[in-house]
Amino acid sequence: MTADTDESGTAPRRRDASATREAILNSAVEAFTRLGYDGAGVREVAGGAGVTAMLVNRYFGSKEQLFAEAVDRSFAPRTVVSDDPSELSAQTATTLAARTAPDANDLDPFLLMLRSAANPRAAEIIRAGIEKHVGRRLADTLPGPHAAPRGELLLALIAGVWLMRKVVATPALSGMSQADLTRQLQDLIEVLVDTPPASSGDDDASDGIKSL
Amino acid sequence: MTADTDESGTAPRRRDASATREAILNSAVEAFTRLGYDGAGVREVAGGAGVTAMLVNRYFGSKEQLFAEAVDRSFAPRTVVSDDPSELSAQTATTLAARTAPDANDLDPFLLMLRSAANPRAAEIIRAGIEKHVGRRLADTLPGPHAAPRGELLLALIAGVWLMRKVVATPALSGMSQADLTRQLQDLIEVLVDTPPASSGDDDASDGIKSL
DNA sequence: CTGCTATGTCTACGACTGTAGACACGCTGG
DNA sequence: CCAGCGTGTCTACAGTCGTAGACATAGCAG
Repeated sequence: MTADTDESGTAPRRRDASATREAILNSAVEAFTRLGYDGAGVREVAGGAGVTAMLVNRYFGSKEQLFAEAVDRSFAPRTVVSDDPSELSAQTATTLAARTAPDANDLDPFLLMLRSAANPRAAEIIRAGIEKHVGRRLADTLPGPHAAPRGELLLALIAGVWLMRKVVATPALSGMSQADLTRQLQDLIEVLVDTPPASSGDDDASDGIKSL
Repeated sequence: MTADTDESGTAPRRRDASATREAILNSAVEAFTRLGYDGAGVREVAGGAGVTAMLVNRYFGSKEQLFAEAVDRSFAPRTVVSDDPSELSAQTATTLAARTAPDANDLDPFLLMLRSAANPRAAEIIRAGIEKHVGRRLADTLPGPHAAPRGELLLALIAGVWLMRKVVATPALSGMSQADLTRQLQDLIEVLVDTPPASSGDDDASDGIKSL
């Protein structure tokens, strides 16, 4: 009851380097996802981890390097889409509709991307993170030719839904019933998953590049 | 060849209030589209118009009000999608693929939105602009029920393509041939335009969670 | 117990931001 | 001609940003 300075509950930060580093990184993911790269200051990240701003730079070198590790952390563990092509459209549609629901507020890598991509340096880091974690796996999962661009088109659709539902918060899409949204999304994603009857099998006279 | 201070070509800014205001607004659209709301400073906008920063605030009150007018200007004249439902998918797909080509660099409202939406105040202004200019018209153009959410889903798809192709610049999608992209997009948009076999289609005016 | 080193904090700096008030100047009405 | 007013600029001020160097302290080795 006195001015006992130690905080009740958890640990008063028992000088553990790896634990502190972990706390900073978790706080960074949360702050960058919520505020974006430009909007989240190092003092904000540090405060979320219960340390001072300088310690952040001491552990991560700079804000940019911290962001790179946060992007890696945010994208790595997530299975953005199912690995099973047969259930990919249903699973992706359901998950996306659920996670973008008005009440849910997860820490999603798409949110981190959308709110940070305005900064060119951050955009480059994000692009590298996508290529490293989801790009290749998604291209391997999608059947048929042109898997890589089709996979990125799927990412574009997902990102757009996140943007309109949770960032810009357009009313009709935000208020869309989860079941209706799931159905619509599944119809859309199936177009991307099922190899379309692309007349591009014959080489048209487009700009030469057969695009692998 | 003398030190004639007046810039060649255009006018040496002949103290015309409306023309100056117009120059500031044009510079603001350009700067906000290129750098985003947080990234573009009033000094940058002012410099682009050949005036000082204070004049910007004199004409527009604050950076936020300037941004609101820039959003209005950026969204107003554009016909985001065709008004003709029968040609909507083809026209939208072609236009989107062309304007997001690697070499083209237009001032597109979607770019302005993507790079500014991280800021919550800017996001709200953008949402209002979308509702005012494109939302209603798009809902009127799309046939069938649930036109408003389907229209915003189309906007989400368009925004996602802009994001991945031009902001994050994912390589496979950025390098996708224009013809292939147009085809893929048209297939996708047609799913949104053609009234899907929505099993929940009977009831109207159900904002509630009625379905399922 | 004593001292050393890793761990964390404090103070501060230079740059940049949006914005306010005072000042200067060009154009137009007499 | 010249006075006035609208148009544009200058200086400045709080505030925040990322970051650097000096300082303090906790926890373990001896």
